[in-house]
Amino acid sequence: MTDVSEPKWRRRADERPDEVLDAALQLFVRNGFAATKVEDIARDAGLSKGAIYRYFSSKEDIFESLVKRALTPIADHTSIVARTSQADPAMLLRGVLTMLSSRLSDPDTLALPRLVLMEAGKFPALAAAYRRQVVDKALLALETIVQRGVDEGTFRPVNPHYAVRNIIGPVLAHVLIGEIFGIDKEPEPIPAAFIDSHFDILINGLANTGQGG
Amino acid sequence: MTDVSEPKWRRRADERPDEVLDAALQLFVRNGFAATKVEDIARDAGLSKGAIYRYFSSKEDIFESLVKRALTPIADHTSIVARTSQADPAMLLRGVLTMLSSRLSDPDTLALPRLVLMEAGKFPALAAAYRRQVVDKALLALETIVQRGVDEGTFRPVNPHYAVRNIIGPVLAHVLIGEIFGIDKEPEPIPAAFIDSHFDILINGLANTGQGG
Amino acid sequence: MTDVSEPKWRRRADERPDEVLDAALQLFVRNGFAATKVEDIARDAGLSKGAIYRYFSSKEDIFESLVKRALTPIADHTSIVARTSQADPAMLLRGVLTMLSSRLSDPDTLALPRLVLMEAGKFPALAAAYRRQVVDKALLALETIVQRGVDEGTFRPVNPHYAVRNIIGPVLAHVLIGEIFGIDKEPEPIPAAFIDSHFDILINGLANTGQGG
Amino acid sequence: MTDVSEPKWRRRADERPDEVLDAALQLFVRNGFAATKVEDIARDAGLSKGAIYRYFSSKEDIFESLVKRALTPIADHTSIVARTSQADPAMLLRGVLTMLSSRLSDPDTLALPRLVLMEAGKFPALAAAYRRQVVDKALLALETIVQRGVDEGTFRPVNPHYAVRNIIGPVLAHVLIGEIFGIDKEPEPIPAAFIDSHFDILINGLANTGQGG
DNA sequence: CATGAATGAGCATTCATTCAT
DNA sequence: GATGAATGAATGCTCATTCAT
Repeated sequence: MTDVSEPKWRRRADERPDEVLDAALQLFVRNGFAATKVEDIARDAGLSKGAIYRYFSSKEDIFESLVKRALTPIADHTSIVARTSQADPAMLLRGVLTMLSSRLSDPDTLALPRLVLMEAGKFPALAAAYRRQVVDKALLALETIVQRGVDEGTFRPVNPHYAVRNIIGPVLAHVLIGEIFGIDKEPEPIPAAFIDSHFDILINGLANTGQGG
Repeated sequence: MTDVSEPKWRRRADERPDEVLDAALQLFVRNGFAATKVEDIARDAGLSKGAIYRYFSSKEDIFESLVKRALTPIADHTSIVARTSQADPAMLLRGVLTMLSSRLSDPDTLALPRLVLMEAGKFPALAAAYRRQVVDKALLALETIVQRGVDEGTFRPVNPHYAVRNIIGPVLAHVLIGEIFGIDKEPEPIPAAFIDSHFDILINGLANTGQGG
Repeated sequence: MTDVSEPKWRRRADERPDEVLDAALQLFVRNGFAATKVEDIARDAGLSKGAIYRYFSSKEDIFESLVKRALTPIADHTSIVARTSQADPAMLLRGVLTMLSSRLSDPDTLALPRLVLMEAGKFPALAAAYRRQVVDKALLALETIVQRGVDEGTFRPVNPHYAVRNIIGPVLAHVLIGEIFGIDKEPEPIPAAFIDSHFDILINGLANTGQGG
Repeated sequence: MTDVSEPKWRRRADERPDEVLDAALQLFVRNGFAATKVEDIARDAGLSKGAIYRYFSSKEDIFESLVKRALTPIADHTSIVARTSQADPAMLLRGVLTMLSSRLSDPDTLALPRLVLMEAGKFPALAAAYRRQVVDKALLALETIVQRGVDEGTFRPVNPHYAVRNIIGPVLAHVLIGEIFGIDKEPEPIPAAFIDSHFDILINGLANTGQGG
């Protein structure tokens, strides 16, 4: 993970913080914030305990930086919608599910939301920030897609705000059941058959067939 | 791993152990296991720090007892199925959703699953036990219902194992979005309109209308 | 110092704080606040590191309590003046010098003023409190005595505010020269010959002989 | 104990070491030795942390060099006496008081004695050296002046060793009261009125008027 | 039995000192 | 030489657990 052949340290103050955050994220997720020792983070990041404090002022600062780092690159809701405004809503949802499925199959991607979830009680402000800048934006983008489907008549007149929960919920449930409650097992990718099944049920539930509902 | 022969989490007819567990659960959920002090549990339970150790051998023992206490009263899968084997699967699902909705609106009911979720990394054996004895049984019961709908022709030939995620997922998503990421706010009951919406989409998605997806 | 024959601990929570303060005072004076380890205070006070924190919330709290403990029993200026308002001012000063001499010969009495002096830079508020409640009161009492001497014609019309420095200054100088700069040596009591000499010069300097000045 | 053969506190013709000592003195006085960080000294001296160690082997070395630097320029007792052996002892004392008053009004002059005082417990050898080479010489010079006054009949037959405490003590007391206990306030110069008052009382106390105490 | 004083291992954080660059 | 990243010993403080009373 860390190249050992090099001299004891290089002038790479700019890469260190990210390495620390990577190590911290893994440990925080595995053991929780309180049970993670700064020294362990340091060891996993390949530096000494004291060096951590050159980059972060405290263990809490590491946690906050972790969340902030995840907040920055989040695509804006409007940009998502712009990219998708022409496509068929059903196909868009299909794409969203596939993307969700692959993202959530990746333990590294899953790690931060899990961490925020785990420590929400201790860091409500950070959890709120995460919710606002990540969760709400994603939900809003999905709502917009559903709304367009309704407007175009492809979908029945469902409440888009609620309907997004039918889109992401089954995937979330699958992940929670399979990974969080079975955390000791190697994470398995989400099977395509499940995504097919979910999409099938979902799209039948949403589709405007001229009779249902 | 899990000693079933001796219910040590209830070794006295006393009320004390249960009061300790109740207090501990609240604190564990609010602050996490590591950040909860035994002294705080004692205070909230109305006894002295030392007295805790008369009932529990360690803080971990409190956590384990907490999970084990929740494991006992879970109805067996077969009993659920027996109770429900005559009813219309769609109506059964409607009932399940209503029940889920009210149970998950109750912070006290939600507390233990949240705790297990939060501390799964630290207590994988307990998380696995919880999953096996609670989660898997509930899922299996739902699967059975769906399977019966398929068998009876009410539902399209979906995969029941996956379909259960479409049943509970949206409710789970609603709770996660609303409560866990907004932990500082007073928990709001799950609105009936959402359950209606979810059931509407779900049942349309499952229903065998003669045309399918 | 601490009776070792007794059981490991007794229920004497009320005596502990004073023992801790006594130990802390010695160490603070010898090594300074920053260089004194809480563990050393604990050892000298005959208890464990952790037990310190049952009585004091931090090392700073120990310091503050030390100063506050010294502030309480300080005799009020008015009470001093009342007790002395009838006596001959010269004899009163003689008495003050004798008292000062014996008090300042006692390392335990000297310890706190020295500590406050040493740490005044780090704890200006405490130093100010000490000054207000101890130093200023003592100075004012002396001023009152001098003023009375002037009023009664025994002393020449000196400025009492300044004159008090001629009273305490030489004793202070003696102590500073002898003890603070020779801290490693056993402290010697202030010799009576010095007090005699000082009083002789002082009283001749103050006396209204009808010619001097 | 004190290596006199090699002035290591000035091992370079450079200005650097002196700048380091100047910066260190300010910080040591303000915060104490233990609470002063080498990095702060470096910043205030305008060089890097590592560079400090080119001039000084440790933080203690800086402290020692500080004291030693102050020891060198002290005029010898004999030279002082030589310079003053012809003048009137009373006038000499007046001059000494004026000089003392202006020197002690200067925070920079006061800094080192205060530092030695503060850290005497931690550096007894240095405090002793300071006492021997600075304090004792000054006291001896004063004693010689007083002795001459006694020999010439201007002063009463006081003990010169003790009498010096009557000379410097009041000024010391004034400074201690005003500056050390009021360290947060801007230092005020010693008022001439106080020096006048002190000299008036002192000289009346010493003067041989033909009647004595 | 209950209490809470006491313990001491454990951890976050600091900072003098070193040394690769 | 100079720099400042890195180290790691040191230390304040916490808290699960024990046990004298």
